[in-house]
Amino acid sequence: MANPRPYSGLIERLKAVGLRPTRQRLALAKLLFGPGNRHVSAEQLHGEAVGAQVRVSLATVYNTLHQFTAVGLLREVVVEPGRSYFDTNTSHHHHFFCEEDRNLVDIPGEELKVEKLPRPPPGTTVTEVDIVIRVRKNPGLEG
Amino acid sequence: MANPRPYSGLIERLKAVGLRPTRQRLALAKLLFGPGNRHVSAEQLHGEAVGAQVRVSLATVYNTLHQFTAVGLLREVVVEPGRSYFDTNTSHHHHFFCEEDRNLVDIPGEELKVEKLPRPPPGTTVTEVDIVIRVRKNPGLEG
DNA sequence: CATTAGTTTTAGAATCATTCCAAAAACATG
DNA sequence: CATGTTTTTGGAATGATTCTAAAACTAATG
Repeated sequence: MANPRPYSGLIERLKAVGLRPTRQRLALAKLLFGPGNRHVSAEQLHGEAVGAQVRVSLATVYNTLHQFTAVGLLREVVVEPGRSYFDTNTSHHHHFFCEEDRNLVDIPGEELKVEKLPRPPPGTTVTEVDIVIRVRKNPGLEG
Repeated sequence: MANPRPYSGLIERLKAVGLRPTRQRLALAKLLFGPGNRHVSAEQLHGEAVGAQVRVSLATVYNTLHQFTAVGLLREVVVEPGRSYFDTNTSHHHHFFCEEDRNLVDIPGEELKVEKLPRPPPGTTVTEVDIVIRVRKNPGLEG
């Protein structure tokens, strides 16, 4: 029983947020919103698209990632200078990040709670709380 | 009573961490480690140095910031894609960040605590926990 | 189906922060 | 002051991202 509708839901999903379901947006959405959550960079996603025979320019990948982020389909994650990651998991959660292999791992919201948030600076309102737990690979145990 | 020793302590401080107290390192240290904590970008610090009649190249500012960070005199803060900030406060603490005006504000360690850290992914060890509380300026009250 | 208006995509140039490089300058030591 | 090492430097190189103006596409209309 292969899925008879390769874009099932995606067209609706795009329309619902006011984005035309163009060929490239659909293809990118399909790559992004498959099973499981993902953390991708623009360059990475572009590579996947090209690999999957989808003709799409890097500029469009950037545009699309930002549009998806703007409408809440994606969440941008900043953990390294110079590169942005986009997370398909838009629920409240945090991240482990390993600088050595640039690996991002979700931390389910419940596993980490903040005790009493401090009051934000006068004249401002909190929009988001981002927690990044940086990790290092343990010294190899080989041998 | 103007301070009779404009570089008091700084020379020692640099020597203590194994860095030669060169003219440019001293000048940058003086700008960085004056009273109060600071959050600066490389471009910014370079601008200040030039403004203060200190002849130093941007490349040296980058080198110096990284060297200072490596020896623990500074802490690098990543909150925006594309730009790095360096924090003169190296103690454990977190940040408020306003994207609108790119303003970073320290949150003293005590004012924010994390309840039960989740276990890091297998084979890794936690090196740091970075919390960024993003804020937005409240709608203006003028009028 | 042709026209038109608005949207999207695109290649390539431009930008921006940062890093790299190889040569020049500054230093430390003998 | 001769020598070997460390720093600094300007400018080129890099890498991610954004911009731009033109081409391709879409939707709506008559």
